[in-house]
Amino acid sequence: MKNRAYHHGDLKESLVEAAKSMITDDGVNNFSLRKAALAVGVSQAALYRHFSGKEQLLAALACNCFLQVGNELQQAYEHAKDDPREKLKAVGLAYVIFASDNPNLYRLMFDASLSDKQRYPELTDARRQALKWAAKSVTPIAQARAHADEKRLDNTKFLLQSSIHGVASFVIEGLAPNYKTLASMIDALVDQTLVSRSP
Amino acid sequence: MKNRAYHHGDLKESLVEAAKSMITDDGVNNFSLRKAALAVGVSQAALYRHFSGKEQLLAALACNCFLQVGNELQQAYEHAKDDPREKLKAVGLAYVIFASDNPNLYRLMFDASLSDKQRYPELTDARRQALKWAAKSVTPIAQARAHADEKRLDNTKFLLQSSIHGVASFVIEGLAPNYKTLASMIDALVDQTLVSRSP
DNA sequence: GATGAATGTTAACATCGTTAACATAAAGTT
DNA sequence: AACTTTATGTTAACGATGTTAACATTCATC
Repeated sequence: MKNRAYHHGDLKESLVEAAKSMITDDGVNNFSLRKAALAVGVSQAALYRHFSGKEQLLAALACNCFLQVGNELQQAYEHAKDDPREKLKAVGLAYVIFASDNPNLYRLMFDASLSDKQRYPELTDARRQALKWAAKSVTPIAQARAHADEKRLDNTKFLLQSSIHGVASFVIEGLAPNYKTLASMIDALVDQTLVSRSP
Repeated sequence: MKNRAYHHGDLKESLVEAAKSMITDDGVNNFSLRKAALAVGVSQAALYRHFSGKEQLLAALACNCFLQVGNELQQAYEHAKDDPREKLKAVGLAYVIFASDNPNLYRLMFDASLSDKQRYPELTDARRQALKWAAKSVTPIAQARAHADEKRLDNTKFLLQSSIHGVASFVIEGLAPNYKTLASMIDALVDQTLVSRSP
């Protein structure tokens, strides 16, 4: 049996989880490496054996969050009825619900708390994996409009996805009007704004 | 003539401008009060005569930025052809151009740690003033869909505005596909996504 | 068991936001 | 003009933070 008094055993993941909990509660601005180390029961300098610095720890946390979001979007996608508009509604709702439930994590993931995203390719990759489901849910709607124009398809998919992202962003900033439920808001977004009828 | 060796004369505004320049270049994470004080040629503690702390200085800067954005949106609105869709395209483009030209300021303005309404009511006000033009440009399009349903009008306006916001956010995060110009992207957004045809 | 790599600790450093105590300029009062 | 008050700026310090260097302990491998 290992002596866990000195060697922690799973410090890297523990630090990420501690940071996740702390940032969920208090935001990234009130997060500090020292508090995280204290929470995990380790000295201030221990984390430098696993991360090159604060930014890389935050990047790892963002990866973790994108993994979570990816799973939630996937579940929403797969559990929705087999109808393009229903899929889009389900995924969009899951997206906004995550933001609404975890605004501080959402900001970490998309805001530039980690300035040089180019320096963290695994972060870019995790994001792409997560947004894959958003892309999937948006594709049939976009295809209906792009008419086999490959370039235009990409553009339309981008516009649909960023619309959902913007709604989530405004919701957590308190800029949304009072909807009865987030679901009714997403329904309206999809039915009245994103899914245009044929001209 | 005033002795400007001791009394600066316009320290408050100078600090905001210095912060604006520094954050524009290096982002809010690399900004420090001490560097700002140095840049303005004043001691570290001088700014506490004008701001209660760092947050309030950043809030004042965000106000300044919202003022700028408001002016740019207004100009775009007023210079556009007198057609709802053209107005919307012009304002949306101005919105995205500002974000694209000043990503670090854009993030500061919409970062929730500063949008704490209770603590900075003047910031909420500045934002509303700025977004007034976005709301204005969006209203006719939304009206065409809401059919005099007041509640639905607010909702539609919100969805249209947040779509533009989301596009701007994704653009500065490098998530947009390659458009020839931002203008062509906004044109596509408005023509293909936001302005739905009659069913 | 010896040895090197991995992992953790302690102590220090520079920077930062903030405050207290003090200094000077400007404005108001007589 | 002299005095007082208010506004504004300085110096010096405090505690917190990210980071690094030097040292200690455990693990893995021969």
